[in-house]
Amino acid sequence: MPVKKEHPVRSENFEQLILDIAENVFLERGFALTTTTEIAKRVGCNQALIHYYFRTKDRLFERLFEKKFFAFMTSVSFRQEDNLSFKEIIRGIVHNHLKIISENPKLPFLIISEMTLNPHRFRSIAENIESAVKSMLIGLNSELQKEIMAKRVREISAFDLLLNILSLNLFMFVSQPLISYVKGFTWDEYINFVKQRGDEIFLTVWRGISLEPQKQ
Amino acid sequence: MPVKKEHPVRSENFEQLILDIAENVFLERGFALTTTTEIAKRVGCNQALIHYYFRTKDRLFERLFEKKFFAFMTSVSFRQEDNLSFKEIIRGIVHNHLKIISENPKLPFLIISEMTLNPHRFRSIAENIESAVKSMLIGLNSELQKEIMAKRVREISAFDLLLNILSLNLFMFVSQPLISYVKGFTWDEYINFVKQRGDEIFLTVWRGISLEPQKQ
DNA sequence: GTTTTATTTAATAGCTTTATTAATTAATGC
DNA sequence: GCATTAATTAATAAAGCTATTAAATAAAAC
Repeated sequence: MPVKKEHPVRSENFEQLILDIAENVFLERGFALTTTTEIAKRVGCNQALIHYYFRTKDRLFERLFEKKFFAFMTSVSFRQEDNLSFKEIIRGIVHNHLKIISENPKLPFLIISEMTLNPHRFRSIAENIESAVKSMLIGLNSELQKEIMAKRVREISAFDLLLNILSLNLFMFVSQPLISYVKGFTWDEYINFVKQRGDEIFLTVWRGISLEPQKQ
Repeated sequence: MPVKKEHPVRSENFEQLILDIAENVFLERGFALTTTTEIAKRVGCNQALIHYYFRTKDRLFERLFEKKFFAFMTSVSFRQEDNLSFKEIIRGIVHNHLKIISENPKLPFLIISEMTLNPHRFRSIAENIESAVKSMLIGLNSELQKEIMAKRVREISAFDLLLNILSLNLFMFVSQPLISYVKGFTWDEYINFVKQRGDEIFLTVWRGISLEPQKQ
């Protein structure tokens, strides 16, 4: 076992250590710019050891990416349970999504990046996950249709509504370097800005569909 | 001169040919995955010739990127002239921006990608362009404040309003592979979908700020 | 304790990529 | 036409990357 010898490092712990560190590197630099040499360096072991455990860079990446992609695709969720109003359901979706992505702020870039640069890999993974997203859309749509019927919400497809939420939320993360630059934000200031912006996003999404008179 | 010999290829024409082709490759694959070998192959010349004209891959990229970055940053523009209503100003901004980016659908990904992976280069370019964006924001803000004063629009910062528009518009392009996959779109179907979505985006942006009663 | 198995490393083969160099071909000036 | 300059190519050095191999070390089994 490399690096620390205090506790008996079992194979699976070490494998996990590599996975954790590799995840960070991939999130920072994407697949193409990440090298097994860099991963090994950060783990503190020989580069060959990365290949001993995962054989290829591709297999290592796919182990991580599939999990990450699933997390990304299921980051939009809503609770129908507590007989919340539709407004509160939407508020919950927006803020919950923002919170989950805030814990993985670099994930949106990685997803978009790999999706664009390696559509083949992406497609083979997407198949497994499609249904989770579609069932979420069906749930959202059934709530939405009730509201539209009751004339409390304007005509809009569940897909468009979802796109509104995803666009407004995710853009905050993929454009972080630009916004931070323009505003001169440190990382912490940026995170804080995202939090504030959550209210603004909810307001935009909700007013964008609501037919009820808005208190200004 | 390589490839076609029909017309006398002067140095500058050829330089431009390389630039045009390199632009496509960079837009498709980003800086890291683009090779001068691939560019030369598409141009139809020897790989060394790319270096003869531009010395390094980096210099070639920067020549293109600066222009592209400027186009990206100034893609949001608005005409104050024709004494349009604020609603029409916003509609114009949304649709015009969407139109310009539609002509460069791969540009948002390249910008975000390079911004994230090479913040150093990005910063050195951003400095020259910041003022253009800020003056646009000032113009928008002066119109916006008038509306807020008149209670026709709710309190919102010009920056948040701009973010709303950019988020909703640009997400359509960076998430194209995902949306096309989920919806089973061909490229043409996708472009068509973006067009339709323009109305939805304007509606969301406008209702998101307007205090006037909305016809449902 | 010795054998067997698992883990780790050093070394390196085999690619790919950028960039340079020296030689070749084409264009231009006189 | 001949000399000079520009454009183009083939060849390759240098560097970095992945993946493999063979040898060394540690752990486990008995």
